[in-house]
Amino acid sequence: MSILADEFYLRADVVSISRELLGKVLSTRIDGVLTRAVITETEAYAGVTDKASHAYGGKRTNRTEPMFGTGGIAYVYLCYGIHHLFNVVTNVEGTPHAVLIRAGSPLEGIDVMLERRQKKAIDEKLLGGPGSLAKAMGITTSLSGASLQDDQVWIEDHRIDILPGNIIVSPRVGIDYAEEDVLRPYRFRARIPSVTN
DNA sequence: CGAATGATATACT
DNA sequence: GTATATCATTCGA
Repeated sequence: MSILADEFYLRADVVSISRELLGKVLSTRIDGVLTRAVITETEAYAGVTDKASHAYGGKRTNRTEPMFGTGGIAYVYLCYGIHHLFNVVTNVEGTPHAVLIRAGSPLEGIDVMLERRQKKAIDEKLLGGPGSLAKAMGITTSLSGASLQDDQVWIEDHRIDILPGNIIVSPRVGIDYAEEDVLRPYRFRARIPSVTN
């Protein structure tokens, strides 16, 4: 088991990073409480050339500022006034690429996740969407800009192998405003969320 | 299927 | 400074 280093995030190909994050373990420590989940779904957002990205055309605002920072930090924002969405910033400073973590499979701190989600039992909805995942793991906008080498949120490699045949590639969802970029095959799902310790 | 719900961007005064 | 439209969604009917 090892923590993904800055070099992992600093690479240029956000689509490859997005695919490689499948099977990695997202960990958070919020108020001293540890939770872990295996990442099973991601989406790539390719910066200034991608109409689905908040940073399309180099639009730089207070909210999107972390995306323009160096690879290896978090970008969290509030969507629909209700949901916190967690992204990993990639590429070098000034190139606003990011990977949205869309779904996971619970690994550690499950009782805490259930409590945060007000649920009694694990089901596919516990971490089954970007808003749900962030809520279960205690992620809020206050983590936006935080380093993934810090002790609040980080990603580990548990050597969980996702075979290429078990990766489903498809267009992204919820971005109908993105015109021709709607169809970019930037969504990656692991068919079998292997959760064996 | 449709309401919920609030920060944020943008366009005004 | 104030107004208004817009969301990288979820949940319950």
